[in-house]
Parts: sequence; structure tokens; C-alpha cells
Amino acid sequence: APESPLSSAEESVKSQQEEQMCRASIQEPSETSESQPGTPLPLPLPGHSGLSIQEMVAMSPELDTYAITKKVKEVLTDNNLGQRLFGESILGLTQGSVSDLLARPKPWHKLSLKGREPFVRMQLWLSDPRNVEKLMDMKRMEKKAYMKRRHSSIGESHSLETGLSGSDLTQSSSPQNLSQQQQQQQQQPQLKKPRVVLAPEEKEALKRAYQQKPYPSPKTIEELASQLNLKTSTVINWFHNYRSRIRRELFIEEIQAAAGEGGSPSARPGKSGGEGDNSCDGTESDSTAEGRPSGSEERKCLLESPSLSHRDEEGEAEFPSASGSSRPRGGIIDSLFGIPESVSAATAAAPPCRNPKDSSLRKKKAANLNNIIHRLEKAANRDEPHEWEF
DNA sequence: TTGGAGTCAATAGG
DNA sequence: CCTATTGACTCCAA
Repeated sequence: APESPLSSAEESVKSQQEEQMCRASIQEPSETSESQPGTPLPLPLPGHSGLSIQEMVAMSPELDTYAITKKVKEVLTDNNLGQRLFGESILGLTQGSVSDLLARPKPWHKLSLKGREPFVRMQLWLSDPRNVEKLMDMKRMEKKAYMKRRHSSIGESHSLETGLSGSDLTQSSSPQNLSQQQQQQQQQPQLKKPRVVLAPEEKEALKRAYQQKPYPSPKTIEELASQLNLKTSTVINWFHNYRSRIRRELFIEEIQAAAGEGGSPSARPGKSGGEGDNSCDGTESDSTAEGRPSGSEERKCLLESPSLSHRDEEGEAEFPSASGSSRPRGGIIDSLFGIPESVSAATAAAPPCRNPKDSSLRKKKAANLNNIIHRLEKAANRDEPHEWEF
């Protein structure tokens, strides 16, 4: 077996990656990821060539985010690896972010440069099977460390925490030394910003308001806030979040639609499906379809790609580069190109389960239309016509 | 300032 | 433990 000569000579982990997001948040002391010592970031990938992730993101070809996340989920579950460990050590993200990313990847072309980074990291991570081993080793080490600590502090009520990349510097000292405004939240959890949790009725009301006006004016927001007895900022945040999450749902649908119809990943259907989606009812009576207590959201149509059986074995040179025309590429970039069959599999395979249950989707689309209208009006320099009381 | 994109981190369920 | 959800926050561009 002729091994490709350009094997990775990843020894010098010296790739100095410039600083990144400095969590200079002055909001809450929670000793999260600091960035003092040598490596500013969790240091994701191994050495590789001296390219920074950002550079690789910039030169990366279009990636199939859906296929990538699918694969990552598969690998993680197969090996009993958690999102937390994966996220913190490979992507530099928290568990919640990873969960979100894996569950609802946005299509590549809709991602910003920053948003593409995690996918490039994932692709790179997948490109070498040995990475899984490394992660599993980390997991073992973590567990060992945990056991050790637990053993050492028997019976004592110690608020120990798992420090991953050397960041625990808070112990052994008596709980007396009060740093500036550091933790004192033990006594009064109340003083620590209770985290607003909107009641189902409140969400319902907000959604209704959204249906009417995805972009409420400050005045409308004030009204909503006072009528629902919420802070103005909460209402504002809710609209921000809801809009962006609705948008994402639509992206997902787009991906699934693209996968459903035998289309190439490059060809973006200008208009998916369609046919009589004229019914943009503005005022739907009530969204009773939602069984509050349990999200009846169940659009999981697991499309299994039949051709996902074999995988690369021991660190073998993937990317056989079958295509005659080999463009000038260098080292790791290959792994970005070389995602096996997943691309074709995800797009071609698919006797998808086209469910005729998209009533909620309809509404979302309708709202999205309002969204567009809003922008057009804004562009036309006009003002919003009227108010609504939800 | 406003809105979008990305995330964080608390928290609800398993 | 682990994952999914989601209000709030940071950064950035128009």
C-alpha cells in the first residue's frame, strides 16, 4: 500500500494562534475560560501545518454541514463521548452550543466566517480516526482525576469542580478570603439573577404578537412588556431570539428539501416546493397545535444513508483523489475536501419521509413573509402602519 | 440604534 | 453523569 509521502509531520504544536474571543465579560464572575497562559484557546486540533483555523476556514471549500454533524453525532454516540468534552476540547464551545449546532446545523452558504469555524474543526477532527482515540483518552483521564479528587476529599462538602485545561486555581484556601466581588452567591441564590423563565402563556402571547408583527416597534414592545408584566429587555431579547430561531428552522427545512429532491448540493433551488403556498393567513385564531408540556415538535425524519457502512481504518491516507484534476492543495486542506461519501449520500439518498404535517411550518413561513415585508417597507422609507394589541 | 449571528450558561429532563 | 432548550450577552455591520 503506497502511503502518500506527504504524511503529516505534526510534531511541533507551535502553531501560534492569535488571540480570540476574550471573554471580557464584566457580567458575572464565573471563572469560565480564561485566556492567560500560553494557549489562548482550548487548542483544538493538533499541530498540523502552521495554518490557523481562520485561514483554513477562509480557504475551505463548501462543506456539507448536515453530513458533518450527522457523522459527528454518530461517532460520538458510538464511542460514548459527550458533547461537553467534544465541545470544550475540539471546538472550544460549551455543551449547549454543541448540542444546538449538531441538532440544527445551518447550511454552509448561510454561515458567516465565524460560524463556519466549528464545522471546519469538525471536518478536520473526523478526517483522522486517531482523534477519536485521543478524545477517549482524555475522557479516561478526566474520570481518573475526578475519582482521585473525590477520594481525597471524603465526606467533606467541597465544591470541587472539574477543571479541564488547567484552570483550577481556587482551592486549598479557606473560604474566608473574599476577593473583590467574587462568589458570595452561595448564601443567596436570589441575588444571582434568577434567570427569567417565561410561562407558557407568556410565550404564547409573544408568539401571537410575533405572528402579527415580527418586528414590533419600541412602542409595541413597551406595551407587550407592560401587559405581560415583563421587562422591556426581556421582550426585546425574546423577539431577537425567536426571529433567529425561526430563521434557523427554515434553513433546516431548506436542507431537507434539498436532500429530498435529487439535487446536487451546489444547485440551490430558488424555490423549494411551492405550489399553492399562497395562504398567508395573517391572523390564525390560535396555535392550539402546540401541546405545551411536551414539545410536539417531531420533525425528525431520520434519513439513513445506506452507503455509510465502511469507514476509514487505521490512520490511512484518505482522499484517494480519484478525480483526475487535482487542484493545487496543501496538506490538511485535503481533509476538508475529502469527506468520503457522505456528501452524495446525504443528498442523493433519501426516500425521505415527507410528512404532511407542516402546519406550524406554514405559520413560520407566513411570519417570515411578514419579516420580508417589514424590510421592504423599511427600505421604502415608510413607517409601520398600525399597532396591534395581541 | 437596530438586527443578525454566535455563544454562554442556567436549568429542565433523562 | 448527559443532552436539549432558551434568556441574555457580545460583536459586528448597516
